Amino acid sequence: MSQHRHPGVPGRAGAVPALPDLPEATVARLPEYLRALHNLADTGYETVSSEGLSAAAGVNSAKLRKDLSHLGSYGTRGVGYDVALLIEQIENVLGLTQRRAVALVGVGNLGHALAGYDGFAGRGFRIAALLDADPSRVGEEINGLVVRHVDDLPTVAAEESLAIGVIATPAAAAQQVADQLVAVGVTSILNFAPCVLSVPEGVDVRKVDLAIELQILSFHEHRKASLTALPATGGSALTALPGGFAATDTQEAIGT
Amino acid sequence: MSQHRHPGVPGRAGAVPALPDLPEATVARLPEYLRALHNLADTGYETVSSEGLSAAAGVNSAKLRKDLSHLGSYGTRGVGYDVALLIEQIENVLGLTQRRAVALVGVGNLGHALAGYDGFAGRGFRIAALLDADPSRVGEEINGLVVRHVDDLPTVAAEESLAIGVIATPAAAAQQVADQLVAVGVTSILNFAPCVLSVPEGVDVRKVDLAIELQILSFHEHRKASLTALPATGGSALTALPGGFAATDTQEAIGT
DNA sequence: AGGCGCTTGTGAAGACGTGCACAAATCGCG
DNA sequence: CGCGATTTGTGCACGTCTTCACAAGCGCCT
Repeated sequence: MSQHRHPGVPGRAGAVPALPDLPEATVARLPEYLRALHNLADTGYETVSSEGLSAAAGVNSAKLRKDLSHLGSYGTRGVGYDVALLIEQIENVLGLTQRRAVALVGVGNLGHALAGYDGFAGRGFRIAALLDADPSRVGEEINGLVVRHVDDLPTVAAEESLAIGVIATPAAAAQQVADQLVAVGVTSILNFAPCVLSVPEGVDVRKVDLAIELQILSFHEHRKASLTALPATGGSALTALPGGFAATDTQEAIGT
Repeated sequence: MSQHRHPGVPGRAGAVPALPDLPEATVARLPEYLRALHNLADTGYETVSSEGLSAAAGVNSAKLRKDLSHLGSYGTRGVGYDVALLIEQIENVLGLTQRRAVALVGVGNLGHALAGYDGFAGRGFRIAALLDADPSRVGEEINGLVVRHVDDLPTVAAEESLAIGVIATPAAAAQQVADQLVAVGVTSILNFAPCVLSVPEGVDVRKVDLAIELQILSFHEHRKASLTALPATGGSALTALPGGFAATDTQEAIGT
């Protein structure tokens, strides 16, 4: 992500559609806000305060206000934010106005699950193609889509403009698939394979790894166990539970 | 995580097994190092330099050294790190020496895939139970395990000590399941449902959300498109590709 | 034994993210 | 019309994370 921005870049800045250059941490939270906003809209809310929205999204209210302030001033002091307007603005910034075509490579265990996931269509994405390297899987129909061979990628890419590639193959195949995706012009990859991908500059890769998440949890579990096993030396680590439950954030995410 | 550490806490410090109190960012990267180390070990490496390991894990070498220095000094200057020793130390810190029991709730599309995922057994975890609220799913056998009703959780927890709960239910059911998990003593939850969970203090929640990852990628895609549509005003955003490919990190995230 | 090249471990500086606390702005009511 | 209640937007301070650059340490070769 070597994206610099010169403080006072001259030229006709302002003619451009804003291009807000948001902090990465903010970008990572916007989808969460968006989901909370959709929930609120479905429940009939027309406006919402930063306090209310932040609670629904599980973050600090000051953080939420600062995040939203980066998109511009879409709130009204003393009132709150217009739900519909804010949804529109966030979708705008995230580029969800156009339905992006996703190519899913690897229709094994996980691939099947992803192909059946309705979160794709629900939020601005459309599975454009299912691909696999295993000839015995080619031709299979999943959720109305026929699995094609991964070597057909160029053909698929020619048929429609692929925006995002999802890799759900075994680790051994992932790098080769990534290369093929990059070769047909894909510049964003979501990698479910447990391995590091090498891609040229300008291509974004995000990784989702179940084992890593479990191991991080394991660490905290381990630490909690060590603490309770200890006599109460010093600070009250595990203080009495407060009356109400509080939404935790447990740092980002994924994220990284 | 409200974990303080008094600089010079007296008492019999040192009797305790170190309890390193690692930075969260470091913890999130350790599993990646661990995987890279296992790969190296399988390939016959006995030692590895920070440069080599960092390349395999897709991070900066200085970052890797600082991360490892938090665990103690397990490297040899002029030589590198002993692969086997480092694996042992990291597994130690992450608490992977004991095989932790995982309860998986929700055996729908995604739950099936997770139940069949071999990354569990591979790295210190064991699926102890499959649970679902749908009576028509109860009794089904997946991968050698029989699906039980989620209300049997207390019984399951009594049979063996559950360390981690994985929620793969629809969003509407997730909070209730989380409450049930917490009620039987689970203090670490991995949530695949697209919603925010409220849990008492002391319970860790990590979230994995496909739609969020896609939307983050969408943002970058959107931004790249805006940039290339622009004339070359100012900085060379998309510079010429360098000769070789470089491993990107794109933060974690999982977190990220 | 001594010197040389390589690699770790870390101090320091800077970038980034977070949260408090408050001024500015808006609405509703008397 | 003015006032108070409410809520946004943000300046500031603080903590965390990253990166550079280099001293300290280790092994090998002569």
